[in-house]
Amino acid sequence: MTTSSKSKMHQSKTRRERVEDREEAIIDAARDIFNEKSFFKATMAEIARAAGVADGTVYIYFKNKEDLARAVLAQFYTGLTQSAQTGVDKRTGPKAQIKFLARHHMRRVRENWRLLEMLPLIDMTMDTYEGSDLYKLNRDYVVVFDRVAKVAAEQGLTNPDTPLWMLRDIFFGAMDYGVRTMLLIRQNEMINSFVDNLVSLIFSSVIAHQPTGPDNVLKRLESIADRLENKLE
Amino acid sequence: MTTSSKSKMHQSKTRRERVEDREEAIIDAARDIFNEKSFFKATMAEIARAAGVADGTVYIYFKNKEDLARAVLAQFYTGLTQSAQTGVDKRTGPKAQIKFLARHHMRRVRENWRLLEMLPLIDMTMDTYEGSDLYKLNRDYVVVFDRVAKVAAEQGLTNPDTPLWMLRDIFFGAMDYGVRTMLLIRQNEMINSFVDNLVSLIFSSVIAHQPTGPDNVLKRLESIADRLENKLE
DNA sequence: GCTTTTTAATGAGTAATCTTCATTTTTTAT
DNA sequence: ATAAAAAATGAAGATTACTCATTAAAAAGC
Repeated sequence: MTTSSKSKMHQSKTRRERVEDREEAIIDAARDIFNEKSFFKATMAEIARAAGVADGTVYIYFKNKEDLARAVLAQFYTGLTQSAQTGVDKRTGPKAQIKFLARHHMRRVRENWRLLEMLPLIDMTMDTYEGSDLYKLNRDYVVVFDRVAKVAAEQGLTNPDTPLWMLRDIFFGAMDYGVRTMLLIRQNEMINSFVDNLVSLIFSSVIAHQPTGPDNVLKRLESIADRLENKLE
Repeated sequence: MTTSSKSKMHQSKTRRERVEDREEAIIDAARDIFNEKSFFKATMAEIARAAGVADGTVYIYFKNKEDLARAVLAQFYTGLTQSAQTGVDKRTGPKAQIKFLARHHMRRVRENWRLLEMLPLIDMTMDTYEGSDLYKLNRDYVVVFDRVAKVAAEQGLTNPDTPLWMLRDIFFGAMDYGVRTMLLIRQNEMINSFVDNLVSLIFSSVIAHQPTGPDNVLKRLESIADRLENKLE
């Protein structure tokens, strides 16, 4: 017999479930309000109200405002990593996969830039960042890129002199700035063009570094044909 | 006869000068404390104490905390633009100039990343950013890069398909992320290597655009494949 | 030089907001 | 049904940005 099935059957949820529901309700409310008003303009009282709990209740679930923001970002990164990996798995070839990752990233950042802005505020103590939960989640996310980039490097598609971490910083740094610029100049649908340019930049070095005999031209042609066939099926 | 030379000669400064000295003292104190503790951990009382004035005095010079932070960033950007332009003028050739700009930028960002972190907090209302003083100062700074990049483009050193603003975002975005990574992994002296890689990436596309040889056939095929892929997705 | 007027500085007080904690309510166990 | 444990509450405490009546200093007028 379970702990709760005896007393009140109409309460289908266990205590644990109820507590987790409430925690999630608070995180969801916080996410919405943080994303709407930014970390410091959002008040705890407002978040509590939106979650349908008293002010003090939030502090049973989260140590303080920063801790709540960390939970929001953790939720965000978990979802981000998941959808990134799913999308990568649906595609073949490093270039198509990187392009997907780029578009996916830019779209998500564009919709949630106020959340992501919180990251440096709450975690960039630099002394404790490594080893923190958020650092690990961030690592999990960029690893999706890392794996694809590694394949690309092995196939000689990128400059072999550039370390992976630099390529990663160029990739994500460029995109985050690109999104900000697009928001500023109100040109939201330049993402595809931006991605094409960025990816072609990262991959363009292949031509400079690849052996260029006619055999190689043929090999590349074959792989291009393969890619197109994959798309057409 | 000037307004103040009559009464007390031992006071060598005019009223205007004294006021400006005090304003600068407050900005300097604020800069140090913001850079040490971040915008929200720094308190106005602390800044006032460091500047040697009473709490209320700060508010005679600056409307509020955000306004003070804006003044700090304005001071920072003014100096940054100046040293960037000076360095560019001392060098010849777009590549050497861009490399200087990159190293200069990364070093400055590394020393002042907590200040720069304030930018999105205080100015990213997105509605008022354009037209703000800080926006103009930021523009002045990136224009130093823009001018050099334009020359590089005219000389056929960069990919002519990439708009200038995208190149700019790739350039600065990559560097800001690179600095953060270097601070995290405590490898501070990778700046030169990072810059070399970034600049060679930006300039590498030149090889792809020289209109001779089998390279060009490949490049052409790649771009056709890219276009088809975009259509298909 | 003395008085008046203008400008600058002060710091105690106000308001907003994060956080705590004694009390109450709800749930579980006996 | 009662006791014990867990969860929730909201008023009070603590911090801090910001205001404003008061004081001090400087400049102008005569």
